[in-house]
Amino acid sequence: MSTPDPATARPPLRRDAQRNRDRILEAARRIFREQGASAPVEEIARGAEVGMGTLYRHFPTKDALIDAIAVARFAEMVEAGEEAVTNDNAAEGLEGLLRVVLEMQIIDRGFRDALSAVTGLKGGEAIELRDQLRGHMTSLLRRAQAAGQYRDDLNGDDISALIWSTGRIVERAGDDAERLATRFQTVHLDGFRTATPSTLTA
Amino acid sequence: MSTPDPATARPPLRRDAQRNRDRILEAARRIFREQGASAPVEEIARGAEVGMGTLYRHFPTKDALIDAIAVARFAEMVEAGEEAVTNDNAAEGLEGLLRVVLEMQIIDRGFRDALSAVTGLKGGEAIELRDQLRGHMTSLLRRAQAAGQYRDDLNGDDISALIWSTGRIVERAGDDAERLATRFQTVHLDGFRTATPSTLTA
DNA sequence: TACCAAACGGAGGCCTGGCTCCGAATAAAC
DNA sequence: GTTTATTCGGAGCCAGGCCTCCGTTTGGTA
Repeated sequence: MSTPDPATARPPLRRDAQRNRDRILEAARRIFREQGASAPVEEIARGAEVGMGTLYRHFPTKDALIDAIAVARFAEMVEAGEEAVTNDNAAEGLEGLLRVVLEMQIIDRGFRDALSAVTGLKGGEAIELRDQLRGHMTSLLRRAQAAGQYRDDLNGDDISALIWSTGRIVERAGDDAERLATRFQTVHLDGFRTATPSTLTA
Repeated sequence: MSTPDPATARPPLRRDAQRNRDRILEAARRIFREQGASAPVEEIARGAEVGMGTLYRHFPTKDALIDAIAVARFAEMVEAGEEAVTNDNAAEGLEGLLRVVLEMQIIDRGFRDALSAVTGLKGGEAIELRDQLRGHMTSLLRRAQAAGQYRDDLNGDDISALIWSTGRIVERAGDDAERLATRFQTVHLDGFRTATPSTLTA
């Protein structure tokens, strides 16, 4: 995997090309973090002190650039997920992991957007990692249910819904997103714990 | 209020103008319901079989048109709110009301967008109605807390957050929005009921 | 019927944002 | 130092969407 496949291997980049590629990634990281995935591409080119043509030669499309940036963040989350599953207390592990993801959604608008993107990024590396993360969460959920910590009628979709909605809360909150989103997530997780689900369920 | 104020009173619309105004409103209702507030104005003009100029003479801005449509829906919701507050069981009243609002968010994309609009519609009539609705909900919440049905650390913002996030769930769900959003709302409301809030709250 | 204020309609202005094209500049090989 | 393939850069193209301008049409009235 890290061994260059001679069929795919490309000649090393020219020095200026490599330098520009790095500057583009650096600028994209910063600008997507601050402004989200809707930041204009031109802003990134300017931030990298590079022309549009240069940017588009390195990344053929805006989505490709977003994906390239998102991968690093998603990899961090997967790592956190791998650690979380080692927790003997499954509910604790899951809730800690959800907190890490929430924290990142607050810090990094680009991550929030990438995490929430239903469409786009199709077939990207980031999607694969996101699914791995989901896998870890689902496995924790199942264990928590088996241990009687969470009600039985929950599944992976309920976790996804929680993450998604928490992201939207952050989006709306501006300042004290931290407080509001944490509060929201906590209340919802209390709903997960309810021993006897509400009879109002349709 | 219904008596025409001579200072504000306008001469009655010419017959063609009145007809076109009605057609615009009708088309806008349909198209906003189906496509949401982001539907292009041109689509509405076409649907009403009217030129852009005509549309903009009747409604000076897209937001004004959205507001005009939203008012009717919001009024319905306020009415539902007035009925809900008569319920002796406050929690039941609130949850029924939330269900009505959710139902409307599923049926009408335009309503969902208007309800969720943080900015825009500034000073519009719709905003006033939305705040009335919030008032009813807050009063129900307080009563439910006094009756020991809901935990004490909740306030109107928690209701707003729930409505907002439910809307976002609907947005993402496509088909079976009904099922997913209902489920989500139910779980969250179970969190409202929790007697002893989670110790994981930061 | 003849007049004219009111209303009509849609082409076009303007802006934003993704993406492309191609002459100029330059790193690397000889 | 010359050559050449690679890379650079940014003006400009295109699409979508809000809104305006103004020549044309029409409803109401004398």
